[in-house]
Amino acid sequence: MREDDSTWFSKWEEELPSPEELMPLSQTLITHDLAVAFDIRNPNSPQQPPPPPLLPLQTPSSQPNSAEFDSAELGGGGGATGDEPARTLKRPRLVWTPQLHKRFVDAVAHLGIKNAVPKTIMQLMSVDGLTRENVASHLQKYRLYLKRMQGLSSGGGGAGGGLTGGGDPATDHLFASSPVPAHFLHPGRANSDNFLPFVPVAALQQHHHQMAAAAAVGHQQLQTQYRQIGHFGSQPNGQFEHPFLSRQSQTVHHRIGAPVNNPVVPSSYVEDMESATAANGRKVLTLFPTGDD
DNA sequence: GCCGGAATAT
DNA sequence: CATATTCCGG
Repeated sequence: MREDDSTWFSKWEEELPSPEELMPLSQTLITHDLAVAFDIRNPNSPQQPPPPPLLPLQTPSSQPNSAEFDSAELGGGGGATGDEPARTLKRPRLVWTPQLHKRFVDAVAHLGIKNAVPKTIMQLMSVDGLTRENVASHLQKYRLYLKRMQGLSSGGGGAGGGLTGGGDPATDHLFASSPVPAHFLHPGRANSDNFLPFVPVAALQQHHHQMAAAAAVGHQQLQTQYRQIGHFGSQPNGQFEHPFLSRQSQTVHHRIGAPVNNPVVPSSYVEDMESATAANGRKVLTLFPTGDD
């Protein structure tokens, strides 16, 4: 399904720089839809809408090479401009991208199973727009995954390796892409590395969040864009994000018919993860809020 | 009432 | 199948 035609980006380019949409990143990150829904797209309205639901998640591209972008469904050529009232505001489905998941895992890892509860995780992740529900749901699945793995690979410890021991089918998908800390698999077991010295959960402040998140993630290759998979039908209106940061792409697409290299990504997410667990290089526990991946 | 966790729904 | 939403204890 990643077979994007080349049409999309043509269109994309055209619709891309929407002045109005681009600008209002002044302070409140409000999604286009939200704004529309609130009918507050008129510069005349001095009124500042409450910043409740915003969903600027960080969904970096898989690789620096492959340029992919959000599939923002415009008005379908019809009314790009808002029209869909859709009073019923709904957040777009959260797309647990490998990166996001990694943050999740990191958070859980550094929290310890005990403290790894949705709220805490959510806070630690510092991903704005992330809700407790999101995390809870994901956590649920994650636990399931862990459980599964425990039973299957006992000593194998699919953790470190990218490919989990037992040769897990696609079942792991996303999960397999993140290094699972061993301690997870067996709570009361080998404690080769059960160190959780700090976990200053006390830092549960919710003060500098979006900024922190942005900063943390925005360190590396932050491509603030998330794409909503073409699931038309479900969502009355396409939800886009707004470029709350410079969305500069590499502009590497030379698909003018020069298939030099660049094997089109098979599809889906790439399972690229560099294991820093090098031979002699001792892997430093990845700090939690690192946008490293 | 809030929160966490599983169950259920989309 | 992946998330979301609902339901049920604490």
